[in-house]
Amino acid sequence: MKQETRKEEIIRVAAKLFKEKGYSAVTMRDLATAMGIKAASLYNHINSKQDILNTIIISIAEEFTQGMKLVQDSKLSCIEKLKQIVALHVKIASENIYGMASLNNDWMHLETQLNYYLSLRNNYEKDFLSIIQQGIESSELKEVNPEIIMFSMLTTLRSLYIWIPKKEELNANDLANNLNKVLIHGINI
Amino acid sequence: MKQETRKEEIIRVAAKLFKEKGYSAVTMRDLATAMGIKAASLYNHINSKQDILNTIIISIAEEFTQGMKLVQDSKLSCIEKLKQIVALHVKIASENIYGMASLNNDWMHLETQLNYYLSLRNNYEKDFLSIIQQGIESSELKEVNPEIIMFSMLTTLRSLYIWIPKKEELNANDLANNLNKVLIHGINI
DNA sequence: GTCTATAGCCCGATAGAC
DNA sequence: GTCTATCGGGCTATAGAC
Repeated sequence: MKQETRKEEIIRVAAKLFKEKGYSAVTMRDLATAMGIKAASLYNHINSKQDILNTIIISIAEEFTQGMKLVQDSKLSCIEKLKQIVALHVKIASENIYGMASLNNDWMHLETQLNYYLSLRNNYEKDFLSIIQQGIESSELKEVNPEIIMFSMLTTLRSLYIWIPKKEELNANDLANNLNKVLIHGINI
Repeated sequence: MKQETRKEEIIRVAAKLFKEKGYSAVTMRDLATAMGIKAASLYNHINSKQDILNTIIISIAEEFTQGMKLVQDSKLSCIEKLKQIVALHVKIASENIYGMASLNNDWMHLETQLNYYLSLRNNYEKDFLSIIQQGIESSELKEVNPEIIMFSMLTTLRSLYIWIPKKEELNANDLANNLNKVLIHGINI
């Protein structure tokens, strides 16, 4: 296990603060206090507050893009692909509780990397929608508005970070299995 | 139709700006510019920036509380109650696109009203969960972790404000019907 | 690698003229 | 009801000592 660098520690602590109050409401003095140093000392390790946000958001967004590519290249059925996507979100959210909050809530405060982030997100949603559309065409899925299916699944999966910390007794496998039931098979008898 | 007061206009424009960048990143100068006046002039109509946030969030939260009370007092089956809740969220989100963003993302910036908001939200979730638990006991719903069911439904419904503006061709009834299919009956054949 | 001090700017809010 | 002017303070970031 690689030792965490001071820079990595700053980014980890920043992500936690960003989750609580949002990027704009967290000051460099807040972050420094949480680190036990003075604000000026942060700049020995990072270039700017904006750079911290970039690092948090882009790394996770690229992780999702990579995961989606693996799912697409597989020869699985549509429903199996959707289950893989559920597992991907559970895995990333479990490992990046704090970062997921920034990804969801603070992406609009990106500056130089905003367009890159938006292109990653748009492509992800396009690929997700395409899997659902293929499932409807092949009669694996019901004929419901595919965008509503994607919206419902994706908002649930994107919000996992809010909910995972409250349910520590569920491991990733149990959580993914329960979500598959609810999201794919419905809740009524 | 009652004429909109200047104060109501300020709150409406503020909610729109809060949706784009979040409460903390919107300045009174931003708001004034959007209103076509100077920042100092805002204070002839409102007491503080914080008061604007209070008004936006608490009014919607109380609307949800009131709607949930009506559902609970009804003698409907569990599934019919859930459909009523879906309709409630579609209705409120359609009428308060911008306010819903503040409710979801900026509630933690409430000051004097924070505890009141949290009590409304906690009671809402408790009531929601109770309906689901009764549905499982009466065998209307599958035996899946009831909190996962609630989490999935509620995150989807709370995020409607993101998605409704992109799908203007769907009216509230169609949207509620499609959501009922996806959330309650599942997506697979 | 952390500190003190501070530059340069922006913040919410108020006073008082019109 | 809107304006100009401004207060008192907080913001990100830098300079330079240790």
